[in-house]
Amino acid sequence: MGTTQLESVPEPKYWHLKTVLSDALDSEFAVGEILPNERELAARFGVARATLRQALEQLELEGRLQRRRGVGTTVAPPRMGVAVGDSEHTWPGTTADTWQTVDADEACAPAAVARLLDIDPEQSVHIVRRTRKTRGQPVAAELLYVPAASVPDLAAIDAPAGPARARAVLRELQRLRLEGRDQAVELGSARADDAKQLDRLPGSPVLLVTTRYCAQGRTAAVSVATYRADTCRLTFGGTDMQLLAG
Amino acid sequence: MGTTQLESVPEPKYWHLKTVLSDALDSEFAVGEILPNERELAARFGVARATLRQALEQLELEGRLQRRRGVGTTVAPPRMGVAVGDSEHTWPGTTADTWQTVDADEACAPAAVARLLDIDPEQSVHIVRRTRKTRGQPVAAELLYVPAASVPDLAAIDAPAGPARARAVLRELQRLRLEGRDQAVELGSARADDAKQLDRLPGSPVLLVTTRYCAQGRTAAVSVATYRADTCRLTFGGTDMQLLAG
DNA sequence: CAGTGGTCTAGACCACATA
DNA sequence: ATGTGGTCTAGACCACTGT
Repeated sequence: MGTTQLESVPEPKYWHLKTVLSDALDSEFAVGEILPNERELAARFGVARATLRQALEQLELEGRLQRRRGVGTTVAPPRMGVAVGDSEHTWPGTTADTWQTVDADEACAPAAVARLLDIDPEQSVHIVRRTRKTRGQPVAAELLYVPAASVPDLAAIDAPAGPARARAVLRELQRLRLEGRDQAVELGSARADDAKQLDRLPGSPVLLVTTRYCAQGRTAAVSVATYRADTCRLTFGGTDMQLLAG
Repeated sequence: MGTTQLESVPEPKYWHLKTVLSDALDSEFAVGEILPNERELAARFGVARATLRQALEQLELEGRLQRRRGVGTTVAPPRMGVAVGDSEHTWPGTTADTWQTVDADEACAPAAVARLLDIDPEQSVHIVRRTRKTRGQPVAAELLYVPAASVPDLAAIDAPAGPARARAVLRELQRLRLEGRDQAVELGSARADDAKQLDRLPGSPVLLVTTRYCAQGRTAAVSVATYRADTCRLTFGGTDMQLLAG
């Protein structure tokens, strides 16, 4: 008897669930609206809560949902376009409108950063912390690594570690002529301290943007910026960003 | 009695597990080496398999591990640097070294793409499929959307839908003078068909790169490329990419 | 075939936010 | 105090890959 292949490729439940929920979000929910809680949704779809959660996690990863412990699950607004690759030739600190300097101190750079800076991993560098906000929401936390050699005129202790020191480092850095810049984007998970600044749980998916600033034929500074992957779409270059930056 | 705060912030098990495993990967394992299976690892650390899996998932997200069903979990090599934002002024198809044209047909573009192209969502466009390989490994799957208006000299059916048609569309596109380009990067999850091309499971985290090509004051084409987030670090611009592209 | 990772269940308890 | 999402368990079965 010719058995026709039924369900030869059974789709996982959570995958099917995800598409069902996704369609429902498009048609039946408004941005900001809160969904029924997980236990009720699981019951309504006849699956275990863990399975339902697997679907919700995917939708959150795609920026469709926002979940907050103790509060609930809400429909997320479309991702914000965040300019990252514009103004090819500016030092950090030049465009202060979106970035906010937090503080600075001196410590060793991580091995990967030391390699980019081409310095001894044991050597301590200036580390400037900054935060980026867009429309009131924190979107990125940045660590800017500046070797002492890049800011020779900075009196070592002319300001105590803190905001004043941070501004001094940025000011000195801007006296160099910027010769070029390159960037890389990769997926990461938020470290505990970054997570706190971004108002997310540790381990949340983030986009890591590594920027290398070149001057005097050397790498003068390296920045590692941690962007919330759920709420941000990083935009690069171009003359006219209106459409993508919406 | 002054109770000193012990464990006032109990770290989740999977988080602690992740750091332990991460350190072990650095010190005790070589790239490509296979780890003990999940059941044994869970037993060894005294946790449920689900908890162990949560730690492994994070490490895979960060590109430290590679897991394949039926095979096992192996230590992943460092991420590949994949140039995405170089050659600011080239049409797709010009640099054929890494991209491989698959085929083409005609269909409606997704709503988001139609908006970028500034065309009626019902209008059908050319869709060219391409694949990108680096060091033998598939790293990206691309859909290139080209409205008929951008390639007016293309005889509609001068080639049947397929590779020949794809090459014809690219050839015609390159006759236009490219005036600019902008790009955006965001996190997504692999659609079923992309997942197959990328040799991953559906839903795997991917980096979506949306490129808008401008010519004659209009958006002449839009490309949506799906990059494997686990194996790729996307690199942008700059004069000298050696260090970051390693 | 045996062994692997992937999916799913039905429960339990915890941390957090809010009223 | 209540209700939310986050963590964790101990099992089960499935899909896939190799031999």
